[in-house]
Formats: sequence, structure tokens, C-alpha cells
Amino acid sequence: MEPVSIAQAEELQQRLASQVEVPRAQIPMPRTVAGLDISYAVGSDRIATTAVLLNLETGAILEESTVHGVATFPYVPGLLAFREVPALLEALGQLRNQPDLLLVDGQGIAHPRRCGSACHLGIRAGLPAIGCAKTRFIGEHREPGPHRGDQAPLLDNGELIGHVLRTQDNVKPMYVSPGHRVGFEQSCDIVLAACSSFRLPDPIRHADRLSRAALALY
DNA sequence: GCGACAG
DNA sequence: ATCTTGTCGC
Repeated sequence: MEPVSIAQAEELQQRLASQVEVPRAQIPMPRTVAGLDISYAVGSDRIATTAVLLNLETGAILEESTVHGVATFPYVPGLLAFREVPALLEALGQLRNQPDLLLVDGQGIAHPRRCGSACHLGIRAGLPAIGCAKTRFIGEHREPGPHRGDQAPLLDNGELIGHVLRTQDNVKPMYVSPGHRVGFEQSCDIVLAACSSFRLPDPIRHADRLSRAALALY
């Protein structure tokens, strides 16, 4: 029930999209969040996937897990989840403690079918999830203000699909959108809280560094 | 037909 | 995502 053709993936994604929940109400502020990321080898299909669990209140890293594997699905814009989510679920499963929320390196509902990687992962893990991407995928927006916390709505044909959020003063903004079971405003609040002193949320930044190091020596 | 296109 | 050198700035 994992490997699928591109046509099947689009069909499957259509069904998953109907399961995405974007509440208008606030959810309890998560105590712990897990950041996830994948590194790819050049001339092979080897990948290393890392999950980092962080205590959002203290900023302490509680635990981390890394799994090695092989990329089975190609990169197709709009279908990134089929390439990455299986591995992300594996790394997540290796954590001893379940996080209160997931921070994904990619889009949430800021996606053509409102079903980015963060939506897939949130639904399949049964946990709240937020998509936090470094670059735009779809949608238009104005340039947010220059300071940490400044933001601008990300719109697709007038529909709100996320926010462009400045996570530190004078850095390129991040593209934040709900993945599952968390609203727009709170998604920005949580991402901001996770960005202690860098552009990227701490857990994602650590996961990126750890997965790259793991891939290099394996 | 042409350009855009998360990671 | 990854391949890449030097270079600018704190």
C-alpha cells in the first residue's frame, strides 16, 4: 500500500486531502515538537532521515533518531510526500516519546490540492503538523516586514493557504502553512517559538545537520 | 508553446 | 535535494 504510480499517487492524495483538518480554534500549546528532515546521496538513491524531539518551553533537545534507507519514489512537484513521508514515519517511530506536534520541512496546505507533505505526515501519524518550507511552491504574497514575527498572507486565487513569516530580523522569510489539526495563526506562533536564533526552526535545523552527517559516514 | 515547479 | 570557491559580514 506504499509504492504507487504517479497517477495513483495523485488519486490517493485527493482522498487524503479530504482528511486534512484546519481548526479555527486554538489547540493546547504543544510541549514537545519533532522536526524532521531527509538528506540524499548524489550518485545513488541512499537517504538518511532524522527526527529531533525538542522541548518547546526549555529549548532542550530531548532525543533524536536517524534511519537509513533508499528513495523509492521520484521527486515530482506536488507529490513530494510520496517520496519522503514513508521514511519520515520510520524515523518518527524510532523516537521513544511521541511528540505533541510535527514540524515538516516542506508545505502543509500551501499545495495545489491542499495536501503537502506536512498534511500527509500529520494524517498518517495522527498528530498535529505544520509545514515550514524555505521557498515558495504556490501562491502569491507581498513582502513581509523586515523584523522577526512580521508576516504576509499567502494566497491562491484569493484563498488563504498559509503565511510568509520572517523568523529572524533581516533573513529570508519561511513559508508556513497548517499541515493537520492546527490553525494558521497558531502555526506561525509555534514556528516562531521554535526559531530560537536562526531562520530555520531549531528541530528542523538539527535534523538537517544530523541526517547529512549520518549519510556522509554511512 | 513557454515558464514555474516544496525537497 | 546535491554539486561547487571564494567572499562578504558579524
